[in-house]
Amino acid sequence: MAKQETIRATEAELEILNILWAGGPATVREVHEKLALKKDAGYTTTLKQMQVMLEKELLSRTAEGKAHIYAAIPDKQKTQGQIVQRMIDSVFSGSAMQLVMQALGNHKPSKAELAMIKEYLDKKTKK
Amino acid sequence: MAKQETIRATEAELEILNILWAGGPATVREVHEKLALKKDAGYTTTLKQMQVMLEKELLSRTAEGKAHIYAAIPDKQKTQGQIVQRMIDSVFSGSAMQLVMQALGNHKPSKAELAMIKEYLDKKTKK
DNA sequence: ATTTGGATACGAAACAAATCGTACATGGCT
DNA sequence: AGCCATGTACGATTTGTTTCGTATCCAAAT
Repeated sequence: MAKQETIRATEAELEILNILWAGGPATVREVHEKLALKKDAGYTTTLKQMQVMLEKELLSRTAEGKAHIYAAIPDKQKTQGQIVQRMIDSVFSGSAMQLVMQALGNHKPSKAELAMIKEYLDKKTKK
Repeated sequence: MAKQETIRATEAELEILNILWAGGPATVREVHEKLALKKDAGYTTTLKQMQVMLEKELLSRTAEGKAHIYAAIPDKQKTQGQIVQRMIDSVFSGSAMQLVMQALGNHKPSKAELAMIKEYLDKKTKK
């Protein structure tokens, strides 16, 4: 199995990755506009951020006229998995279950959601 | 209801909080020794860390002879909840279920763990 | 009284992340 | 050609975190 790169995205970088994961490749301006809905920073800040991410190989880009189009490189699932793992280690002393309990307890899941999890667990325990 | 302070513990701070949550109030030396099992840093580093945390009101302390005994101020459950919430917002676009699934899918929980979660869900759905 | 071991206090350096100002490039109008 | 709008490049600053060296304090043993 290929060696698993450890992705070290900061919170701000994660926000950008999320936008690209959700909407597909985009220009800096597009990303910046979506970002501006949640937080408030200058355009060049977002630009710089994305340039740094390019450097770190979190993003790739292609030229399109005078602008650049950026795309997320890391896989969404895999990245989320790593972050969850890191949180489990550092916040829950290695117990994934505690994290799950915390998330469930906090969030008051709907009946449908609970059913979904149960079904998932059933499948898993049967195997 | 009192306004909920947003606790902003860094990763290193969290490690210390975890030790204090697990073992109760302790001296710098005690904390440092437990910390040293996992990572490797000087004593004064841990000391300074804890002093900063005192400053930030993450820790309190009382004098005991010539040493100080430190205790965690923030509540464990609440803090964990906030961190999980932040992760749900920033990494999972607000979906707690996605986080749960990710954690379960990733971690291959043991039978005992699965049983425990199921029991928890049962209790929850019955109510 | 002096030494010594274990403790705290404090400041500064080494890093890292985020923000932004300013300069420069380029395509499209006029 | 010259101007303007919209881009990118890049350096510098600010802010926060982590690490650690050195000074100092104090109680107990000698």
